[in-house]
Amino acid sequence: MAQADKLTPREKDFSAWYVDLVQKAKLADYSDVKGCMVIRPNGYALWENIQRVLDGMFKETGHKNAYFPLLIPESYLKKEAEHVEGFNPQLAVVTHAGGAKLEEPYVIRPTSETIINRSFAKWIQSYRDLPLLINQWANVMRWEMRTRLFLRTTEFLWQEGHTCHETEEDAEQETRRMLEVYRRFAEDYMAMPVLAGQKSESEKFAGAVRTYSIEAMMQDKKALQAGTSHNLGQNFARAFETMFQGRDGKQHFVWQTSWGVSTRLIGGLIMTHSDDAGLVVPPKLASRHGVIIPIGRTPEERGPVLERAQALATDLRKAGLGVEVDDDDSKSPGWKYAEHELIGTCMRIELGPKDLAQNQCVMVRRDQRKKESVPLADAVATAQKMLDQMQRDLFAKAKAFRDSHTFEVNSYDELKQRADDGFLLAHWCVDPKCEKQIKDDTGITSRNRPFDLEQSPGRCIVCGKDSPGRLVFAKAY
RNA sequence: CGGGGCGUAGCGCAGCCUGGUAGCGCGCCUGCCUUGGGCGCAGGAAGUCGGAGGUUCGAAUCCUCUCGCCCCGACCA
Repeated sequence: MAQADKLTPREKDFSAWYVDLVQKAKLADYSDVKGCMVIRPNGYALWENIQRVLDGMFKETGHKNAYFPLLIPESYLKKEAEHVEGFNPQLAVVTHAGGAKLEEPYVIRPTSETIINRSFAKWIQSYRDLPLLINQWANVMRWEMRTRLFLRTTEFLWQEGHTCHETEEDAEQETRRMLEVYRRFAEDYMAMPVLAGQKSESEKFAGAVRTYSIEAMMQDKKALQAGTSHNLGQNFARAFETMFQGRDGKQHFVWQTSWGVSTRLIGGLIMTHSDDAGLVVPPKLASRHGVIIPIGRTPEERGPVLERAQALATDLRKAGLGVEVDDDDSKSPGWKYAEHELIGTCMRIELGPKDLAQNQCVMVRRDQRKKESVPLADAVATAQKMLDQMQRDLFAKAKAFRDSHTFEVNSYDELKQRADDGFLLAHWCVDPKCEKQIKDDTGITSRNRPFDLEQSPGRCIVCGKDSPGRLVFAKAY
């Protein structure tokens, strides 16, 4: 039975490992609805922590939460040409309600630019109403051919920020500001290093002028788009006549942005840090920081051990850590070790009669799994130190992995050869045709043009024409 | 939509070819015993065999239709 609960090793089959982990760590289940998943308490707790932190960041940047309808009149979507073209194949449409065919079908929102603009157009009259900074936490639906738990499901949870500005510059600044919030969140909380940069024309959001993204590398060297931020220009403003009277007394269209991250982040979290024993969660996003596993053969041994364990748990909780005592005596300590490694408890504390005799306990960090004896008097301080260090180590490890799998490639042959090696930095002439050819030939796509990459002109890797700089190319989720 | 796979107890599967009392492992419940890396023993509960139709004395098994899900491709956060 020990074998039965083990995950498929990453080396053997990364995607089987991922599916095993998601289900066995009780993060999510398949549901009876095609393409839709059930997010279980363990998985939802991660989402709640992500929400809590991000929501705080949005409040700090002055955004306010609101909620708009799930159903959008079909005609709204059609108002912005590129937008409807981009989303049409992915729409679920409600045609009947109340026992009758609807006059006009509703689409289930794939994103909310259109219906939100309907409101914005009513709310905004003057430049004094700007900037308008709104965020919505919601579910959206995009019909997918192929689904993958957390990474791509037909229904998913996300936040979508929508803002209106007086000038083009303000909108651009907002787009970049929120991308930076995402970058900070990914790196500081998820311990997931990302490349922030600009998407190519063909990879940008349907209806945007410019799209920026943060891109992370998973342990299988594939890229995950972890967040996007769009400068919408006046595209939606024109379609919905979202206008304001400017300082010059004339009517102007507002300049807009939108930006979002989704439950996909949970998939990124898993594929960045977890191992063959199970889930690894960065302490800053964990609810379950520690578990104390009491050990004892007889009631005489167990009594004092349990008492000490409870006292220790109380101390750790006072220090702000999520800590439980696993006192279920129908399970052996070994079983509990394996179980807590599987579900991603950040650290475990073993406490038995031998430890009590020496006034110590044994602490084990989830990411390293090395036993360390710690005097009980230092337990709280040591636990905090270990968790801090774990947070830093996870980021450093992920960054080292990404950096050692990032390469400059200078010929098309080299790019083809290295297609599975990770992030490839290559010159590209900005012609979508060359980008398309790379995709058709190798299956890899352009991720973004990283801001932090020092750029110098060169020659397009496909056609040899002038290139303004390098893009990151990679196989992507 | 093309190719492949699978629907039998909560989960994982066997049984189907060659029709005849629906099984195994894990989990679950009860009791005992154990506890420093997924303990052991005994007893127990639990199944419209995805659905519909057909063949047959008799169908999980054979035939027809159908529904669903998963994997691989085209599309995508």
